[in-house]
Amino acid sequence: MGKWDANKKLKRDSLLNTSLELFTSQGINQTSISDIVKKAGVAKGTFYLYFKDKYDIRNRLIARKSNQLFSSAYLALQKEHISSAEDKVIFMMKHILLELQEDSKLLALIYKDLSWGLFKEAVTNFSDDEDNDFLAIIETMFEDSPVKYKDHEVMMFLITEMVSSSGYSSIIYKQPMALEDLLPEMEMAVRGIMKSYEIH
Amino acid sequence: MGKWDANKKLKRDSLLNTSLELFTSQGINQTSISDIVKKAGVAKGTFYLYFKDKYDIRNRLIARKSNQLFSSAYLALQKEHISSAEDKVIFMMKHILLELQEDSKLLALIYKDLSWGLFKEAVTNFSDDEDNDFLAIIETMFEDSPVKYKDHEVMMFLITEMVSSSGYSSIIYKQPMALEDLLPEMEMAVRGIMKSYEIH
Amino acid sequence: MGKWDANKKLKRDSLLNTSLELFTSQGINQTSISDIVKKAGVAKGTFYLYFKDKYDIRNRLIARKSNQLFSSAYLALQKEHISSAEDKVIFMMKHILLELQEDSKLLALIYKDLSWGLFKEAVTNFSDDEDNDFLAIIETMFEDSPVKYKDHEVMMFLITEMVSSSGYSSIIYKQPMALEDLLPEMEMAVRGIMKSYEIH
Amino acid sequence: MGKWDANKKLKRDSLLNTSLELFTSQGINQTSISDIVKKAGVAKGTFYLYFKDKYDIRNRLIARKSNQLFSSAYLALQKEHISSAEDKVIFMMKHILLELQEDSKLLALIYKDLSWGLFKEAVTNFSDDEDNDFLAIIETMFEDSPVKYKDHEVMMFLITEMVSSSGYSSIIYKQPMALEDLLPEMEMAVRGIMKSYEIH
DNA sequence: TATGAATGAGGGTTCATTCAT
DNA sequence: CATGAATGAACCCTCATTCAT
Repeated sequence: MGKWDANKKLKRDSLLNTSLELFTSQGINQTSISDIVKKAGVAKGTFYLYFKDKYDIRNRLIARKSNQLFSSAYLALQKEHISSAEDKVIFMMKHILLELQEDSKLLALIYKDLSWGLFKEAVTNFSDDEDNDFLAIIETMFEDSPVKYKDHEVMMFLITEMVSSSGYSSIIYKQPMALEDLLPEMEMAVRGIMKSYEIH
Repeated sequence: MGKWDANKKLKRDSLLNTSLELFTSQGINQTSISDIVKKAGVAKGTFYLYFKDKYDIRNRLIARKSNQLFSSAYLALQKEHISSAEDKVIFMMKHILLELQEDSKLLALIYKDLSWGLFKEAVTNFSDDEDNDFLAIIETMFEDSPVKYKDHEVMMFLITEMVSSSGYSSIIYKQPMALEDLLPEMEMAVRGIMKSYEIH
Repeated sequence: MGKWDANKKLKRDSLLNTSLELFTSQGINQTSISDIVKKAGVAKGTFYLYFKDKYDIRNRLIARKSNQLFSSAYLALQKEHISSAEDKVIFMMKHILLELQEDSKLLALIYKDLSWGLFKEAVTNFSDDEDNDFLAIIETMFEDSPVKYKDHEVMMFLITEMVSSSGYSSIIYKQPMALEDLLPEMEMAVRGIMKSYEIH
Repeated sequence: MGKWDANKKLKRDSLLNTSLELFTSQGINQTSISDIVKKAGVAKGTFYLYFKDKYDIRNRLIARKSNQLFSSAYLALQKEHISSAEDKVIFMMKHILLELQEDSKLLALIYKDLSWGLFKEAVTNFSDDEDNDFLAIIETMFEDSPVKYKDHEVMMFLITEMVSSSGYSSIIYKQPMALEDLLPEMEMAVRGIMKSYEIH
């Protein structure tokens, strides 16, 4: 990569980082492209050389950040000695939620307007090759498990929706209760779901 | 009721109905107040006599429609002869989801930007007295059940989040599958959750 | 005056007093007719039964208040034993300025957009018969004076313009200095003007 | 200067000139930003690239025009052979008033809402370096004078207030008389003031 | 590739005025 | 006389997008 290309990537990265900062601190709707380029120190026209609009940038940020969250949780998981898939899922759920609690502004960004469809598309299309692919991670986890689950993809979808949706409510609005109080409840519910999916 | 009061209600209702139509057909962000009043056939200033801004109108629509959905499901439930709380929850879940599938634009409106907090606030503050109070409905259901559940409020919160969130994904994006295929899966998950909350 | 007429006058006075309050507290441009009628407790349409617009009300307030200022100063003057016209003018100037300093919001109202022409017109057209006519007061003062002045009307005009204009600047903006420091300077200037108008 | 910089100055100047024209012909309150940009032939957004609002433009116009008036009077003064400060002040007063009489719309603009404070601020902050600094001009005049005056700054303030205020009334409303008749009176008053400030 | 001045449609909001009641 | 709901023109201002440099 020549100096020239490095410079190119510099501007692009600056726009990405600045956008994350602004989106999380003041919301995406309250952030104009003017704000972004001013803070990033590039010209307005330059923005359009790299991104279509601010929602394009948001999608890329979602992919990047989501993967980071999963990777971080997976790394932590490997340091533990947890064998059952059920416990692994619980562990990762807690790890991710606690991390999001520390960075609730990020949660607001990646959850707002986020859907399973957009999410998968984002991860598929926008993730840079350097990041881990968390879809594969999940797959491996179930392959290694002695207990088998029917439709484990759908099961994980349902669990993900429940956890993310109620976690969002809990962290952002403290509704119906704070995260620390909701976590045991979520754990019980997740185990309930997984139990009902077990193949005997 | 004088000629004026009747006229007042007419204009207000016209604005509400028009807003619902526009919000569901083109999205709330793409709907301007100009659009609303033009279609409603009233002057721009009239809008501000009745509503603070378009989000005020949206909140009132969410409350009204949510209550209607629950009421409709509850009415249908009473015509059936279902005794267990578990089956009742499953029945209402299916009823509401199938209704939303028929009116997916409405789903998009009442789900977008909707949180448990906003939802409860909306139902509490904006619901007109003529509508049924569905929070009371749920409460009664558990009181009548022979099987008891611990923390049934939290349990219902988790179920609601899972069902609405994954139902939204399924209906709007057909992700990860169409609703008819997802329903049995959701049923299994819901039963799993409720089983884990049973008090023996 | 019947009860009915009394009621009429009540609404009119309420509008006048409320306007004065709002004009002085938040400025005439920042005061809408809505504000006035809401605070006055009358209907919007009622405003137009008594006044053309808010500038109409302002003109009437200017006339009323200006006359009150002069009358008050004249009453105080009569309690002193001042013989020379020069000293009388100085006395009244100080009295009025000190009163305005206490009520600088009023000063802002009656000075802004105030011109000699509007002022005379206001006093002539809008002053209620119950108030004193200060133009006559001035006239009498010069008739009683042993020292005579040529063109004393113009002289008074020039003095009034200088005193009001620089007094306004001093009271409102403390420019070029506070009123207490400016008063001796103004006195010197006024005496200088009057000296040059003396008839020997 | 590149093609762009030239264009920039062109647009800015066009806005300034157009504003002056509209402000003087129909008043600043009756002039909307829409009016200005339409007449100037630029887009609405362009206005906000150069000015904060129309009052920002007015302040700049006041500073520019005030300086021009003083400079013009000073240039004319230098062609005469007037030695005494008193005569110099009288000469400049007349010169400026006569010029304003020719351009009474300009007078209306720079006098309305004008205060000594705003005036000094405007001259200090908004005057372009190319214009003369008339505050220095006045200072020099008194330094060169053999007759000395105490507090000549305050004296000039009082004279300025009197002259501008009564000149405005005379030119705009012909009240209490036309300028040509008022000028000798003002001269007498000014000489009276200055006499009373002389140091013997 | 990079710039940033210029655009102008469109946004939300206010408010003096009217007129049916 | 009195009301106040309704009006709709007019306001200011933002901002995504373009394009000559």
